[in-house]
Amino acid sequence: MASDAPRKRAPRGQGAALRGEVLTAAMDLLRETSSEESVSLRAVAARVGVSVPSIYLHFADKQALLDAVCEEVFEQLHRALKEASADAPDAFEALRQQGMAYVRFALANPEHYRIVMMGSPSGHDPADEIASGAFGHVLDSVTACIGLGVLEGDPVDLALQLWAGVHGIASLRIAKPMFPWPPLEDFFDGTFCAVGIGLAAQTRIPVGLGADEVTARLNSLRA
Amino acid sequence: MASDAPRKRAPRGQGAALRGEVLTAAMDLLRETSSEESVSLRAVAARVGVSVPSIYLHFADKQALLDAVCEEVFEQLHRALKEASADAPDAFEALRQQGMAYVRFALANPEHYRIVMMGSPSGHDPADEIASGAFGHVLDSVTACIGLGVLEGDPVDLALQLWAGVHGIASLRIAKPMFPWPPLEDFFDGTFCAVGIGLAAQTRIPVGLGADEVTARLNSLRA
DNA sequence: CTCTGAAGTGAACGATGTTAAGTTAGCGGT
DNA sequence: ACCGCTAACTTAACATCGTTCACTTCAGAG
Repeated sequence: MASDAPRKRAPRGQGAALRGEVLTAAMDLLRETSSEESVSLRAVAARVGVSVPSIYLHFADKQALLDAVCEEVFEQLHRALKEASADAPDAFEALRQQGMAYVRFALANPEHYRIVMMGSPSGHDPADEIASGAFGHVLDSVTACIGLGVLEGDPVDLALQLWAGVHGIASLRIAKPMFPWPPLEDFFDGTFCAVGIGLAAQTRIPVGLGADEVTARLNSLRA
Repeated sequence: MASDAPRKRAPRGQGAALRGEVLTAAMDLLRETSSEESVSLRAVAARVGVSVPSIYLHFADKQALLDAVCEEVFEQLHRALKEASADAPDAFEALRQQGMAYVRFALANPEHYRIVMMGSPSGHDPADEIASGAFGHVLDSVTACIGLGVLEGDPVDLALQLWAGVHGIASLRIAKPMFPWPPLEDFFDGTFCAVGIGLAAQTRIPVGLGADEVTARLNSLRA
């Protein structure tokens, strides 16, 4: 599959065409191998049929290329989250559907998700912008839920908690796939409802309560 | 800081002494730089005052060295989780203290946590064993909670949900530290109580309920 | 003192990201 | 038709990395 096509030079004004070819080659490579480190500049260059330094004509370094790849792919998440909240009958359902779309996307694009959301925080600003975008969706839906009266409290805090929840599901399943995970949708819905209910309850179990009291309080919630 | 001490050769039976020196050098380097990639074999060897291939006398490859480092550090997590559940007055409190100890450990050792819990799942068995150990603690405490009557259901499922929850908090704060995170302990306790309450409630919000019905159900839970 | 085997080295290989300097060729101008 | 400019690309090299192989050194039993 290592194409030996030498690729014709682009015409005069079309130098930017190479950028697209490099980008799609890198995207394909990352999708095929699902491994960041096997997306080497040499592998990308070979697939495009071009020499390695040509990549530097359009991307500052390897990180910039990977960022561009992830940005492209996360565009799908952006769309999925928008659709999910658009199609939902109410704000709570919107939140649920967004959460589901989020974990589905993460598990469908595990290596992309890993690069953007589970990588070292050192510099690497574009990843943070992508993350901010995703967080923004959650924040909007949480705000809508507060407006609807189904949630109460600081929207940013609530959104961070929900985001941490869905991210926990997604990232742990990506990193530890051999654990006995239940089917994704059911597992997500269970956690989502639990967190939703728990956040709506707007109360905490104080420390130092006796075991009996804790049990009694929690039992009183049972359906 | 690149030690130029040539290090004396170990006496006859003490070849294994080098293993320890390499291990602590790697641990120090990882802690100091908080960056996996700057722990190169050459840097480790230089710090010990030994040549690079000597490392291979005691570690199969770089991954094995990093695994050993993480295993060593995660021993602290093991102890912290054991203490947390030992000191707690009841099973629910044990679970809470374990969760708190877990996120505290993760944020105190971010790069170690990243390597073990947020890395690519490819091979790398030792990381999975470490993860299994941590999961085992959660599972034990969940089982105790079920025995105490404060939780109900499949212990493995419940433990996975709780684990995903604490991992979500820890890993997202590690990967995206510039988000407006509230103070750790308070944030954790909020999420923990929410999840605890939600799981104890043992019910789900069905899809297709109207917004009013959802609001009414959740409102009925408020303190 | 010798000689053996444990303890450690030197030099090299192939792969990687990155840079500097050079080459090729599309295309408007004459 | 042919210049010549410059956009588009290449060749060659560098530094660094993990890893391997053949080689050396030296502590200490005999």
